[in-house]
Amino acid sequence: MVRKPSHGDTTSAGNGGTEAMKERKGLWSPEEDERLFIQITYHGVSTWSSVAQLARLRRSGKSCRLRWMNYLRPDLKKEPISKREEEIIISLQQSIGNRWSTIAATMPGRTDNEIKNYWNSRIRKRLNAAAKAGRDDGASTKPAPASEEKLEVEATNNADTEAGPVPIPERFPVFACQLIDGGIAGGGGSGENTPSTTSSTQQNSGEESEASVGDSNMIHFISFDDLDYPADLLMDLPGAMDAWE
DNA sequence: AAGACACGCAACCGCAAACAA
DNA sequence: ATTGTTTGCGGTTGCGTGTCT
Repeated sequence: MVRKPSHGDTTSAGNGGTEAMKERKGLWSPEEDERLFIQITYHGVSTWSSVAQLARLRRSGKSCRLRWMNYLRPDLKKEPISKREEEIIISLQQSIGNRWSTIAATMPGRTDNEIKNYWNSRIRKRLNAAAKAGRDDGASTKPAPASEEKLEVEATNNADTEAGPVPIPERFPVFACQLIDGGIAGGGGSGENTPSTTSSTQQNSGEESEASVGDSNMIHFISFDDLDYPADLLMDLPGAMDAWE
């Protein structure tokens, strides 16, 4: 479901010319994720463009911000949007419109992008179909109110709500999965550090990340969101909390 | 088995607001 | 007050994957 990294440029392997200084676009490689994650985790964010520079990423600050906000932030929820959350989205969208960031702010762990995608790909379609059906019945042309929609939502979305116990969530940085999966702690991801448990996350095509976070604290930090690590564990990691300002 | 189509998601783009110099 | 920079937001696109025919 997730695209393989096309790694928009052909310069990544360090052919040090001016091309190498060009800004990268396209999907993020695990190595870039790692750099960004470590940079923000240990040093926080002054400005996003400085983050990009300090992490030696050939990305715009804007791109770094987006990647962090939508994917790398450890406080993101990894499970699918629940029925309850969907009801909230529908109800808020009807009352305030497409203000996705506002809607996201009411739903901890969800991003505006995620909600927007969810709306565009699923809910809107269903509402339109419902509205059309309503018109065909000679009913009002307005979209069905949230309360009515709930019934349909319930009927169509039950499968989404029961996310089984997934050891490593689908949406989780590959390098983090590698660490958790026994990669770094046992001497780094050398050899075949199979990202098998991350099947649908970004597979790096050949340029395997080194996962060279030489600090086992990182393992705890990266995984705290899913494994219910106590928050005070983070306090043991100097500078770790700077990122959350 | 193969091609067409639909779906879901990551990321880009353009714009506007906020802020700094 | 003006100009330049950064950040945040919403709309949109591109593309990998799953499903259907």
